[in-house]
Amino acid sequence: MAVHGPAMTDVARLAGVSHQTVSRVLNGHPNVREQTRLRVRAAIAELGYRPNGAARALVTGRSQVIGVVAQNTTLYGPASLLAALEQTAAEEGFAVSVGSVRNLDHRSISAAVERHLAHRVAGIVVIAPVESAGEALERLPQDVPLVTVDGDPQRPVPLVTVDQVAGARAATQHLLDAGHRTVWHVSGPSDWFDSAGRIEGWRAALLAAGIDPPPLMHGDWSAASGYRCGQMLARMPEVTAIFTANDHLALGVLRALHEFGRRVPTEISVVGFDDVPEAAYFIPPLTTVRPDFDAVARASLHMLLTQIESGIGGGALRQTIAPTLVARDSVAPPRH
Amino acid sequence: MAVHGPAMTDVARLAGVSHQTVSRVLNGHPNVREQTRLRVRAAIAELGYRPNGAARALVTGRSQVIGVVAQNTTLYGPASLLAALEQTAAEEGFAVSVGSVRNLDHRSISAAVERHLAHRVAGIVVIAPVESAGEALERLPQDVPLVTVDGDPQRPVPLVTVDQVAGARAATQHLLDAGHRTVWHVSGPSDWFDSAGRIEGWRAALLAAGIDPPPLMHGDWSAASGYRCGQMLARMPEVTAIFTANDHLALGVLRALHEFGRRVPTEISVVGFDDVPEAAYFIPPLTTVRPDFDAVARASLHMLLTQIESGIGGGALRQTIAPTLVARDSVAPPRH
DNA sequence: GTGCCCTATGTGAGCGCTAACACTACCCGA
DNA sequence: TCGGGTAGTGTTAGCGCTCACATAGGGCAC
Repeated sequence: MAVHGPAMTDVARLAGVSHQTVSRVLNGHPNVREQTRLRVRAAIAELGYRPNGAARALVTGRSQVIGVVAQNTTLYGPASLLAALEQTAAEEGFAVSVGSVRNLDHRSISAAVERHLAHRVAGIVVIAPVESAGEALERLPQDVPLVTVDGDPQRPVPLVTVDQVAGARAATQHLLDAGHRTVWHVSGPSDWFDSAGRIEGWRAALLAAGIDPPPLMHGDWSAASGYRCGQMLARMPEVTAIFTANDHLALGVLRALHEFGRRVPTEISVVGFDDVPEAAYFIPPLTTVRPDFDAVARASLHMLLTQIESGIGGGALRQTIAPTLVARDSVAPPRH
Repeated sequence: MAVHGPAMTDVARLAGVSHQTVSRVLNGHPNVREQTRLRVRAAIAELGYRPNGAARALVTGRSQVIGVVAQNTTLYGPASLLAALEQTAAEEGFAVSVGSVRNLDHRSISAAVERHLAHRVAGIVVIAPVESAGEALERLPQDVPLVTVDGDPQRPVPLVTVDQVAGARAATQHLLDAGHRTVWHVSGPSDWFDSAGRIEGWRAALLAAGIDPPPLMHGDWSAASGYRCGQMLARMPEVTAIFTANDHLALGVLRALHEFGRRVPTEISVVGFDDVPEAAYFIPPLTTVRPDFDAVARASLHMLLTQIESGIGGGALRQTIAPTLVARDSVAPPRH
């Protein structure tokens, strides 16, 4: 169907050089006379020549493509990460191939990775925030450049991650600093490392202040589960401060509190996590923790490129990006 | 670095056949004895053989990859579309390569398409909701299977789109049915076709009811702009019903109304568009219009595959997916 | 001038696969 | 008995590129 475009030999013929010289120009090889280079460039432009990535990939054994394995790219975090990754990769001359996956279990991840390997991607980024993903990664071929994002801190796999613990500690501390006696926590799904880290940070901040952490409320990232937890918290008069594991949970909590007539922040303060673009327009505007997705993307891509260029095992194995607290109107001192 | 895995000839040797027979097994060619097929399969499994997509792409002139060009994959609509597209493509054995783009102008789109073409993608899906994208598409190579999503209904390019007009008409009609005299509209950015379609539907519903449409409020999809428009609308006592071009605008409007003490839905009714997962947890739960992103993805991929398989020009050129109204609590009859 | 290195370029092989065709059995009807 | 299909398999030739090497022409030291 598609008429095949010009190949390197066509360019070479037009420029009056060998195909190899064209290749050299294309790959920025130094030993080419300036005049020749210009002639080749002109021929390329004239013919509208476009190098064939497949042929290059065949001979070099690797394409200029990075595979990304992610679960739910509709969620704000993963979507932002994916977008940032794609931007950064494009700047480095790499394309990004997504392989999203319904479940982050061993089989699904392996399958997604296999699909990427079939296309001979240069490297793989796995957004693997879940326990079960970890084991899949250990069984993967050892010779493929691979970086995990938000993965298991315990595993010996290159990892870039948002400092969940620090973020959660900051959020909790912010509430304590406002004068609250204790802080309740609505968590994300228990198998996510993000959840675990945020729980840990919350707990650490309380313990550091000599406070015994109150019972944990389990959510699943969704506003719906935040709402359910909020309905319980709203009926407990002793609750004055809530830290939720993400902004959508916070939205659900806010809605429940509103229904029960508990005013935010005068009666109850709330802090979220993620800083979704709408967080500033919740009722009231939500104080939250903002992870730097761009920085995570840059760091993980950089780590991957290091592996690609200098062999597996080169470069850092672990990098942590600190999030920042964004103070808005959902926090106030408790009434006495 | 990466040790090259086994090639087709290795499998062939182990199975005691020629590489061509292996190829036939891999591609489901009929004329292979069942026994041979099993032997080859066993050899493939034993060696952990994985076909080399680059080699195949080189010889067939096309890889099993579909390129997607999109602008802001962080927005809910595009993100959902991308995810659905990826799912559907995976089921058909295609990988998806994203090429996101900062601006949807001529140059950026062309560049993104070029990048995809360099990798010899089988086809391209352009999520091109913006005016300026249209011209870029016309200058593209004619021999590449291409489908646009949410693009310009005027252009002679294969197009799958959500029926924005019908959705907006339904939303507006829903408010009129509740007894409102008129409906105000907060629109999206004026260069998006989605915006244009939603404005058109809103206007059509009003005109059909013999109502002169009130002035349009221009937003930009963000909650922030919804908030600004909401601040104006909140001060106008005659406003009793608002239809916003998406849910985030609605969130901003709700917040503004809340600040001005205008109650929703008792004083003012609000309807959004998109049905983001959190919409049910706004204060109050938002009545909105839900586009079927999965259906859009399926339709566009199907259209693309038809082109790929049966040549450009085969199959339908235009498909429209009807959205559905989701009624929640943000609509009530006006007070008299 | 001879030998040597350095730069600029060309030549040939081959990456792993598919497409086209060649070939071998074997079966069937005339 | 033989031509001619048909199923199953092998052989060969590239796809467009990069890599390793070969080659040619200077410049420079001796």
